Amino acid sequence: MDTIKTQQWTSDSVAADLERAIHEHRLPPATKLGEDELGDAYGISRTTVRAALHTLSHRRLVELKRNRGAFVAQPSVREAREVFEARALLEPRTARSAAERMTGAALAFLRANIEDEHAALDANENGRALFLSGQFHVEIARIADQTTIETFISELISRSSLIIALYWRRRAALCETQAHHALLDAFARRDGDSAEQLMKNHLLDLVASLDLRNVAQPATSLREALNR
Amino acid sequence: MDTIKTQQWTSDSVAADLERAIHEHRLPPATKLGEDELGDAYGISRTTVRAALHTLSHRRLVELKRNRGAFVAQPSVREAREVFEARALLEPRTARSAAERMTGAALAFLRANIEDEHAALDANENGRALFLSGQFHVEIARIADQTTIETFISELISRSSLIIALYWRRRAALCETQAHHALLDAFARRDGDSAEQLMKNHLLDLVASLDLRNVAQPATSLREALNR
DNA sequence: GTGCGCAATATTGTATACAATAATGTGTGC
DNA sequence: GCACACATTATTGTATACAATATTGCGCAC
Repeated sequence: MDTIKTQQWTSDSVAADLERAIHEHRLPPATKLGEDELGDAYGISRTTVRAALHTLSHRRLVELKRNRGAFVAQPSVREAREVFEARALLEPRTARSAAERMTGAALAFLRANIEDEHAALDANENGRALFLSGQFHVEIARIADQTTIETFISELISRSSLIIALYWRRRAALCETQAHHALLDAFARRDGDSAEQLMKNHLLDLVASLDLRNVAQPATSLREALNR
Repeated sequence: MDTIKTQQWTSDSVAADLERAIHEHRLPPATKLGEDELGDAYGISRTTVRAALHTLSHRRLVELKRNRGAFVAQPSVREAREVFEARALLEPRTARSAAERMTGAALAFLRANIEDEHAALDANENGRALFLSGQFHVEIARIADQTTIETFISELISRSSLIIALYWRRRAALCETQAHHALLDAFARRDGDSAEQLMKNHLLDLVASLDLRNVAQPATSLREALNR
């Protein structure tokens, strides 16, 4: 399973590549990320792989278990709630700022993003659609010109993708594109109040679409799953 | 310059040790953090040191320049503003949650923290006082029982310490202990409204105590400093 | 004497070798 | 036949060796 050796992989680019794979659900929660295996796949040494895994563990996308290895993270119900509480603090106000600083180019980018997501859904590329949907949120922070907050939101979005993989309830296609359309309209009107409120509701809808009853919690360990 | 070989250093413990040194202004902005030097100091190999430096760079406390090395970060004026904007979004609401969930033990911890800070100031240990002052903020997030937000705030607090090192205006002793006292009172009353408002004002006071006119921006490079 | 280019040096970037640890398979004793 | 201890194996943790790069010092040409 060799990759095309076109690229000169660095720990950062490997981390980005893995993050996208996780975000798109190509690497589902709990997947073992063996160092040798990844090194072979990318054609690099374990040193670089380890640095990439370290990066992802800081973003809570990968869990490092000492002497056990790296695994795609499995956010707990508790963590899922926390991620959306953090998003609720950061994103609505950031959406307001973005609306107030909106430019034509930024609007066009967001519009294109929504179209891409539709295209991905039509092509049954659900992973890619999910990634694009997340990118919409990150882009808002970029438009708001808040790099620091953007970094936080970017991490939270990626973690949300894991949460969706574990706790998504409605199996129907992601019906949230409506929310993004509504946000786009508010942005076009440079209406900060609406943007903030729409984002707030959008996040509430997202949480509501999850099954966060502790019952459904996936087992971290077999022992736990079997109550032994 | 050997350290006591008492501890078995890991990349995480080294990172934590360095972060505290940075937070306490024992390692000022722009300090070169040579890998060999650190390895000798801690009695470990460059491998572990590199992992620690990587961790700190993710927290934006260290800047890694390719083929140049690691340096204690020098947040720009822009970044300084962003850090406090992020704190303004996260901390007031978190203080409210903490007030609503306050317990006797948590109150005692916060009270002790303020006393420790006073003691440090009396002993002229300004760095330690600054660290304790930051710990007060992080502890609030812990009391609010929001691990994810706590991680963000913890990073922002450490970065704030660098910002204070670069842009602090009032050279008088940190007079902010009053603000922490007032917060403590609100917490004791479990008064979420007051706690949120006090935290909001506290952060505004902090920003106001900084000199964030672009004039005072420290030079990233000599070239820039000399306009050449 | 000044400026440019090259060589020397120091430091980081990457790969690999070895050590430590955990998981697993096997054998022996009861 | 079962349980426990030990050996084996696989994988990660750490150190070191080598390669690549940037900086610095020196010498030569003009």
